[in-house]
Amino acid sequence: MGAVKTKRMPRAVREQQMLDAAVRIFGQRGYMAASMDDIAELAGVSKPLVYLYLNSKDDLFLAVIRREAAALTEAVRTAVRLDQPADRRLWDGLLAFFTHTARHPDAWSVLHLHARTHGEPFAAEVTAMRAEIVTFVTRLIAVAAREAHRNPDLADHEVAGLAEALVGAAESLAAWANTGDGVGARQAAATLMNFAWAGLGSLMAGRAWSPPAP
Amino acid sequence: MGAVKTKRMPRAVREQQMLDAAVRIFGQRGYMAASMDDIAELAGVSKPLVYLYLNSKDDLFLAVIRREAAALTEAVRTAVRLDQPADRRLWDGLLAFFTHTARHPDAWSVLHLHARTHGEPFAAEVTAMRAEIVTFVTRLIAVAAREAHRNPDLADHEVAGLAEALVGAAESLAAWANTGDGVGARQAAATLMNFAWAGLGSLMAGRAWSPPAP
Amino acid sequence: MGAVKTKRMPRAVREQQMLDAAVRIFGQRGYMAASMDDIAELAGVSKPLVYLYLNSKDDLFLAVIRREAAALTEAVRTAVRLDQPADRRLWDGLLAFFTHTARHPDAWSVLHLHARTHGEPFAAEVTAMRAEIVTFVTRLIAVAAREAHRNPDLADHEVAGLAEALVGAAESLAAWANTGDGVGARQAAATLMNFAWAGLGSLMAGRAWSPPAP
Amino acid sequence: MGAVKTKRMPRAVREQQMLDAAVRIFGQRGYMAASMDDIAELAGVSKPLVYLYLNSKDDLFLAVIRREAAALTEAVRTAVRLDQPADRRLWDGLLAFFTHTARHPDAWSVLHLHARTHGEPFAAEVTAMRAEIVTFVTRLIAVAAREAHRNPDLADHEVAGLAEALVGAAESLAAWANTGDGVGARQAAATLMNFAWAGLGSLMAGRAWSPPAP
DNA sequence: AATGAATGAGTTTTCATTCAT
DNA sequence: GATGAATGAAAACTCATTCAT
Repeated sequence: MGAVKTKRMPRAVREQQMLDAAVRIFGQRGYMAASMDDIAELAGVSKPLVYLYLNSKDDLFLAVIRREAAALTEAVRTAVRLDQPADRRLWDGLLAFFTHTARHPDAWSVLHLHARTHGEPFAAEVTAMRAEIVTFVTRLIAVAAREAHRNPDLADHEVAGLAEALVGAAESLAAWANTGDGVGARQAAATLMNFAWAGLGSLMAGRAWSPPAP
Repeated sequence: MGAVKTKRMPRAVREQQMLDAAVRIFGQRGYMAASMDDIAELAGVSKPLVYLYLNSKDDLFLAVIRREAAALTEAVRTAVRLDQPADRRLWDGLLAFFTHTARHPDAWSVLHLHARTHGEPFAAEVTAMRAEIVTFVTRLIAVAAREAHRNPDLADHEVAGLAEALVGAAESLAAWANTGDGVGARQAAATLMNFAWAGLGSLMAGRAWSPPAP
Repeated sequence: MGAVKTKRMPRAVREQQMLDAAVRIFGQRGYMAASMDDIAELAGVSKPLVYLYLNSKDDLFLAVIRREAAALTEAVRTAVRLDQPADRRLWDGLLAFFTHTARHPDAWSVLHLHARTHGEPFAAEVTAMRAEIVTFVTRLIAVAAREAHRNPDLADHEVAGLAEALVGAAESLAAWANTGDGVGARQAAATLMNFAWAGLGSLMAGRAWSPPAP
Repeated sequence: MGAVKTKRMPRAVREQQMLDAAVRIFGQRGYMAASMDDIAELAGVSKPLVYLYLNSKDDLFLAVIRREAAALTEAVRTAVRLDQPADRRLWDGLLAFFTHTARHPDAWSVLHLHARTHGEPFAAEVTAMRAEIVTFVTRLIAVAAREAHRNPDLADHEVAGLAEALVGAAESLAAWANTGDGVGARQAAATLMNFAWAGLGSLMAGRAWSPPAP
């Protein structure tokens, strides 16, 4: 299953092989349960080489997180075209997100589950990625609100709340979308688009639900 | 912080102390990184006693999951009073959920992060709890729809979709509600109530967003 | 399986129950693999009581060895009647030996396997029992030689050699006799009687095989 | 006494050192009482290396049994020269057996005591070795009977009985031969040769001892 | 560019044994 | 006469990490 054992590859290539192996092992077993032995074996190299190129288990984990976080944001970014209306941009982004996470489940495991589970140098990396996405979504919603309803005066924190909930739901639904029984990326994206639009509509209509006194 | 080292306690008491300690250690470090040594020390007992009462690390983890899952569902259940209108019941449930997770962050970590991350005997327990909550929310929403809009003919799967997204968002937001900078349980609950009400409104109005052709 | 849990037995009775349990556990698992927990449970008492009556694992093991060694030699001794001719006495002794070991396989395991396997306070006890039996057999053979062949001038060390080999073979054959497929005590005893008689015959006839020069 | 701590040996060499150490520790203490720590220390390496090369305590024990069983049968096999008469061959085999067991008492302990005491994967290995030796002896005796007495019509099962008892006695006498007080391999072998010859003689003469009615 | 050899420190788990009642 | 509560010490096994080549 591991990369074919080819000798004397240039460093850059070997490093990617190691990261590939690490994504799989970390994603499937988690940080603690993953062993450097297994990663080296799956990568088709000896353990000292892994250490030579990637220094330590922590550094390797961090490298994996960074590579996969970049890949995910990149996938979303390139899916969104500026010349499209805001709702279409949000749709394209969501679809790209669910498609990417479905195609790279181990990477998504690492980012969503294991990196956050494992304390500080790592969680921060994912938090940054998440913040980037939340900001992106927040802006899209604001723009969409203006385009669709010609009503620009939504309170920032209300939009932010919607974005936060939307992203949170998306994260939760990524797993659900992958269950294999016909859910899939498109359906997950459609579900979320409807919620986004519904949330937006009620926000603009002032139909908010008001909590009872404490 | 560890329990005061008191000698010769009855078994039932000691067991709870051990579970308390285990929740903290498991919640903060995860299953793999948690060591039985640390749990025993925090509980103020020797390791053999932990094994005598709780058998193994796996059994201990399971006991923790069960106790905390029961506590969480219990907290939600007792917060909801049957003599209230459905929207109030949903609000009370959400508030109880966010309050409980905020008050027991380690327990929430165990349930939401670590138990699901750690494979089969454990994940199933949480899945069961989640299913119970999703069912509960689904019913509430259906009732609320009838009460508020006198329109009983919403498709079941649409309501279920709303409930699923709502619970998913709630799970993600539990962490966000705890960030300490003024978010809090009430605000998280309010955000989600609006989400729910908006979704309900657009669902009933048939204002769904339709995805572009693939 | 263990003794029925009856309360407040006189000490002597309880002690025998403990020894009974210990024989089974030691015999089936060996000294090291046997746990005081298991013995106490099988005996139907609490562990502290075992310690109160028998002091320590070592002492318990020793007590078992002594009781069972005594039982075995006693069985052989009472089977042999002084008013019989020597060959009959040897036969009766062998038969008693094989019958007893077949009826008490755990006890025989303890004596033959585990006690010898486990170093000094224990091995000595069995060595003593064995010496007693070898002496007994040696005398019988000498007497039998005189009776049967009227030739008293056999070298002591030759008779001793025969006895040693005979007892050794008996020990080896005790296991073989218990294989269940029709071997049984009588057949083992018969096989050995023949060897004893054959050895005796050749000894007396001077038909010894002489080894080549080293 | 432990192997001198030399660094960076090729794997094959280290493995033999580990097996050497294991033979000593297992032989003197038995399987359960032997600790991997002690074996590693005696071998002059760290415990992880023992596990790296030999996997587990069970595997190590099995490797020891196999190596020593092979060594013992090999010693007997090479001692026996086909151009010799059968009685000489039997003598040479017995002598080799007692010499080898005397020279490698720990190995003999492992094979005779501990391996058989310790249940199934292990006992089978020794049973196989024993069967090989019994067959070998059976054949030798049959040939010897023909050569020495020109009487080929001995019942197979009688010869087999003689062989069985002979090997059983040999096993028991291996310990006795090592007591140091002048017994030694030659004397043990001589005793058994006489036994064999006597048995053979009485077998051929039909001088069996007949047991009394039950 | 790459690896076979090696280990310190830690993990879960078990056990004989005692104390207080 | 009897036990529930408790532990020190050690066992098997694993792992991230380095050294010498």
